[in-house]
Amino acid sequence: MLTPRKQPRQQRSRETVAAILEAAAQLFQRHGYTGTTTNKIAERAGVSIGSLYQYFPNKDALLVALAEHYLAESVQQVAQVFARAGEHRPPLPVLLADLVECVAVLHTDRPRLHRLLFDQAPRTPDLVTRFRQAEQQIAQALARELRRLGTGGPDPELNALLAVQGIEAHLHGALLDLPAGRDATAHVRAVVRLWQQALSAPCDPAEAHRSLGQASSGPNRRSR
Amino acid sequence: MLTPRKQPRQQRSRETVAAILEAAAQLFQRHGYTGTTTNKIAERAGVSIGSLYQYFPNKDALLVALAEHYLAESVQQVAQVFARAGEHRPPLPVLLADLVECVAVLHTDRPRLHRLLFDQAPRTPDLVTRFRQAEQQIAQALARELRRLGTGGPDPELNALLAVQGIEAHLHGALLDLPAGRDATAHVRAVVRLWQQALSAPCDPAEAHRSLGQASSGPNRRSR
DNA sequence: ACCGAAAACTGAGAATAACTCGCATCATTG
DNA sequence: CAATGATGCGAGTTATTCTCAGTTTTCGGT
Repeated sequence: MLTPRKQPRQQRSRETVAAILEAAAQLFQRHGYTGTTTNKIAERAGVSIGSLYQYFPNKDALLVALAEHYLAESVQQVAQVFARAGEHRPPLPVLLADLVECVAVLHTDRPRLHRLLFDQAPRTPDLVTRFRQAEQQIAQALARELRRLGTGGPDPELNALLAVQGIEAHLHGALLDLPAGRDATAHVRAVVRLWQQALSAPCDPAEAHRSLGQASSGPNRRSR
Repeated sequence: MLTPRKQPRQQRSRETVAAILEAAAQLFQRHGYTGTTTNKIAERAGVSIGSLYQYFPNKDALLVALAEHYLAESVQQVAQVFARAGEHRPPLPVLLADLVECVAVLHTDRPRLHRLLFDQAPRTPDLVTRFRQAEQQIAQALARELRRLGTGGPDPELNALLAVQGIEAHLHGALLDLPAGRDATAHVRAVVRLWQQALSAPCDPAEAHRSLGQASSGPNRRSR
C-alpha cells in the first residue's frame, strides 16, 4: 500500500492524525460515506482542510486507515479464540461456536462501523486486498486447528478459507440484514451447526479420491 | 423503490433510456463507477445531459437500474437449473454441481459487470434489499429440492439460504479475488464438495437431536 | 391537413465538494 | 539563538453532479 503522504513525526502531528481519524469515524458512521465531506471532517477534528490532505492523499485513504485499524483489531480478537483453543484443545463444535460467537460480537459491537466498511463505502482495490488478507490470516489459524483435530476434509487449508468467508457472509446476513420473520439467535445457531457439518469430514485424503467432477444434468455422479 | 422521474412513454424515449443504460454499462465497466461522469455517459449515449436526468434522478440510479436487469437475468438463469432438476430429479451432488456451475458462469461471463455491481451497489440500501430478495428467491427453490431429497439438515429453508449466501461469497472469492497460488477450478470443485457435505445431513429432525456439544472450555460463552 | 397539448430534448450554468499551493507558524538541533 | 525542517493554514482551483427555462417533436382530435 502506497503512502504518498507525509508521515507524522512530531507528537503534535500524531495528535492531528488521530483527531482526523476520530472525526472521520464519527461522521462516516453518522452520515454515511458520501454524506460526509472532507471539509466537515477537518472542521470537526479542529484542523484545517490543508492539514487533512497533508496526511491523507484523498478521501478514500481515510476509509482505508479506519479499515486498517478495525481489521487489525478484529484479527487480534479472533486470534485470542485460537490462542485459547491452543491451550484447552476443544472439540470442533466448541471451537466453531467460540469462533462464530467472536465474529458475531465483532458485528454487533459496532454495527455502524462494520456496515460502513463492508457496505456503504466504495470498495477500493486497497480495501479488498486488506479484507482478503485478514481472511487468510484467520483461515490459517483455523486450518491448523482442523489438522490437529484430523478433520476439515481433503484440503483443510482451502476449506478453512471457505469457512471463514462463509461465516463472515452468514453473520453479516444474519446480524446486519436479517430477513423479515427470522430470529437472529436461531440464525446464528444454524450457522454453527452448518459449519460443524461442513467441516466434519475427516482430513485423511483417502476420502478425497475423485468424488466430484463438473457434471451437467445427467443421472451420473454419486455422493460420497 | 421510488421513481421520482418521468417514465418513458413514447418509442423515442424508450430508445433514449436504453442508449443511456447501454452507455453506462460500458463506461462503468471500462473506467469504474467514480471514473465515469454522467456527462460522458450522456455523450456516449448520444443524448444531452438533461435527458439523462429526466429519467434517472442521480448517478446511483443508473447503477440501480443496471443491477435490476442483471439480477433479474441471474435469477432466471438459476431458475432454469431448478426447472431441469424438477424434471430429472438429480441426486444432491449433481444438483449442487449444476447450481455452482451456473453461478460460476454468472461470475465469469461478465466479471467486470459483476464486480461493479457487488463492489459499488451495497452503498445503496435499495440495492441491498434487491440482492437479498434475489437470494431468497433462489434459496426457496433450493429448499424445495432439499426437502424432496430428504436432506438439508433440521431446517432446510434456513440452510438453503445459508448455502446460497455462501456459494455466492465463495465463488466471488474464487473467481474474482483468487488468492495467489490457487487454482480456480480446484477452488470451485472444493466449493461443491464442501456444500455437498454441509447439506448432506438428513432433513428428519430425529438427527437434529443434540448432536452438537456446547459448553465452552474457556471462561467465555454467552449465547444459547 | 392543422392545432394544441403533452412528451421529449437541450446545454449553459448554478451548486457542491474534492483537492492544491504558497505562505505563516512552530519545534528541534547544533 | 539562528537555521532548518516539520506542521498548519484556508482562500482558491478544478472537477463533477444536477437544474431549469426554453425549444423541438410527437400525437390525438377535428
